[in-house]
Amino acid sequence: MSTSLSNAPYHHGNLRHALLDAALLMLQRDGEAGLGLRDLARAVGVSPAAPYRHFDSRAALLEALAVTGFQRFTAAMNAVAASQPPDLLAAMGQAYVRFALDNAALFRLMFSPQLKRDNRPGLRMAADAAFATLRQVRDGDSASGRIAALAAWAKVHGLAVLLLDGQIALQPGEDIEALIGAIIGQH
Amino acid sequence: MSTSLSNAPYHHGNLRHALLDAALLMLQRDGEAGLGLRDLARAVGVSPAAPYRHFDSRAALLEALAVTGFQRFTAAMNAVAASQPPDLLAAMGQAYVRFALDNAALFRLMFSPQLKRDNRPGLRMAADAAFATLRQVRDGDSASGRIAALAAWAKVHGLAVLLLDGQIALQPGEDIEALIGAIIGQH
DNA sequence: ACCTGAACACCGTTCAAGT
DNA sequence: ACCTGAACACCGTTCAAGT
Repeated sequence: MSTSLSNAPYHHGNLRHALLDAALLMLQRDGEAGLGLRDLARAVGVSPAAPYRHFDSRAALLEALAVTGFQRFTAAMNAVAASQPPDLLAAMGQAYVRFALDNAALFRLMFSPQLKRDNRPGLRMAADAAFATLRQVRDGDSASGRIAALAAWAKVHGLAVLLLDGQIALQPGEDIEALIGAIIGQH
Repeated sequence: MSTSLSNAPYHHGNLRHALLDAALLMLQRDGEAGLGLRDLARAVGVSPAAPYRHFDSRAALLEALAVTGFQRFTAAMNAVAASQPPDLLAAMGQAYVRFALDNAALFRLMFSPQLKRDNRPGLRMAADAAFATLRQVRDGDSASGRIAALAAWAKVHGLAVLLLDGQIALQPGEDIEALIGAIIGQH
């Protein structure tokens, strides 16, 4: 809310940060489609051309946002692993889904087809780093370990996406955390 | 390819169909973001305002496209169930993922956050119908049946989405159908 | 080095007017 | 009833010019 009032000169590299901060707010409020570069410039109090000193295009801005999303996601995953919970897999699954629900628009952007990972090595690296911790939980060396890890990943990711889309209906009085736990418990 | 050459008068309700057909082609070629209403009108050989006689907005056109996607998906699922395969759950899972991979852009549109199902009863109904068959496989009446059904659904849907996004890497020489089967087999 | 102002080539959408 | 032509209010992006 203070971003739109600031008229200080952005001459020390802070415009990039100010743009990313404001963009995250706009993303959470209006979704990816509602995140306009001109709106963003307006919100930060700068001319429509100014963002182009810091981002090549709107897509590049979105990519930077998605990369920070993966970094936060990585941190959340590592924090769970570091806390050494009794059931690591279940705890990471819970954290995975919770992150998606708590950061809906950002999570969707991280997996948006608009940002093709093929042409964006920075995004691919950030995504790979995020899933590295997840892979270690069950992976091991055996082939069956790999399949089990992929199956667990797919289940948790699918659960996150379906909940995000409102496809899974909660039963009256049902706790969402409990539902997540029950579904993850179904090995 | 013949669509752009037609200059016949669209005066008998065929413009709506022509628009949807051309839109599906554009969607598959350029993705949702590349599907412009003016481009579409150009491709069909009609003025920029003409589509508005048949669709309230670009979003309404996308919704109609998504609804046909769910209808095709429903048909594919019902076909599998009707063929009475030995392992119904595995067969439906295979068909689910195969549909996603064979109709990537359409599948993404069906689950696009751009189309909020809350405000679009037609889309919600089409989606519910599509998943009804899937639910019957494992659902039953018991609470554990519901959880098992949701877990299977989440796993298959997550697998489809992660494959679509290129997040799951195939090992050298690995067959994708076999991978799908192995992951679905992990109950 | 970083930002402004004005422009370019587009959009989606509306509306009078044509047939 | 269905479509056209022209317009409106926007976009993302570029580029000369300012400081």
